[in-house]
Amino acid sequence: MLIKIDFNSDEAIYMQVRNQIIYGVATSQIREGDSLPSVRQLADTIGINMHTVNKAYALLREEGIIQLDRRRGAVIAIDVDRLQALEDMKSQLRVVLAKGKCKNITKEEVYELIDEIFHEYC
Amino acid sequence: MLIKIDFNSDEAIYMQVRNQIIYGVATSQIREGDSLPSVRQLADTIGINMHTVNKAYALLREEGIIQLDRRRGAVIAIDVDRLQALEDMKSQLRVVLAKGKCKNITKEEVYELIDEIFHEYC
DNA sequence: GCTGTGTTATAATTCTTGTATAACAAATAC
DNA sequence: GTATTTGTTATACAAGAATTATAACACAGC
Repeated sequence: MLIKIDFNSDEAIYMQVRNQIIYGVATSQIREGDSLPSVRQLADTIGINMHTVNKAYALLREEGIIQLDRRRGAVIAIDVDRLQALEDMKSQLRVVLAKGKCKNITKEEVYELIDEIFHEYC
Repeated sequence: MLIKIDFNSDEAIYMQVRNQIIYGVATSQIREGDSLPSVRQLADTIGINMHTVNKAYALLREEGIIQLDRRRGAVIAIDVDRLQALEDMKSQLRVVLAKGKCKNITKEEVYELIDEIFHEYC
């Protein structure tokens, strides 16, 4: 799984790493039980500092996406707290949809976008 | 329209202001043509610096939500660039839904959340 | 013993955020 | 006219976040 960083983005590097790993899991490029590269290895591959990767991994652990183990490194291990996940998603959607509402984007158009994105999860 | 800032939030103040104004437009608490308080006035009301409000307003202008006019101040004026708006929303949704997918949230559950949020737009 | 894990500590640098003053040009109110 | 109110811009400063850089630690595997 390839991770590509846009250094001109206004999004923090560790956030880009985090997002791409989550997207990788969602699209089944990485699966439960798979190992991620070690913090040093991934940092080296991308060309960033170890601590930046460590921050991304720490966030992913906090979000219940991976487990960190001194033996096996970082392993995909989803901790499904549905209520929390739904609540998180709702507050995030509220911001995204509000702007869409301002731009006269209808519920049906949002549905369509959702369908398109879910189609990416093969 | 009341704007409330959580100073303990990890979300930047200018972002909270921006989000609440967008939510206000989405929920018709403010409408096209309405004036927002001046940067100084709003800053004074909230108890923050003028420049922080200015940053929120500048962002809202860049996003095509308001127009800034020396005569009338900040006025709600939606510039509907549908293609841009849909594209923006899609890339934001991609991040939000990916995490949901990791947590086994189904498309139908997302639909339900969308419905609930659109219900807030009376 | 050596290497590779995550983890922690410390420091320096750069960027962002927020505050504080100040001034400017254009429009409005009187 | 004068005074006030707009957004706008410039500058400086402080605080915090993000990133880099070194270094060391504890644990597991070989």
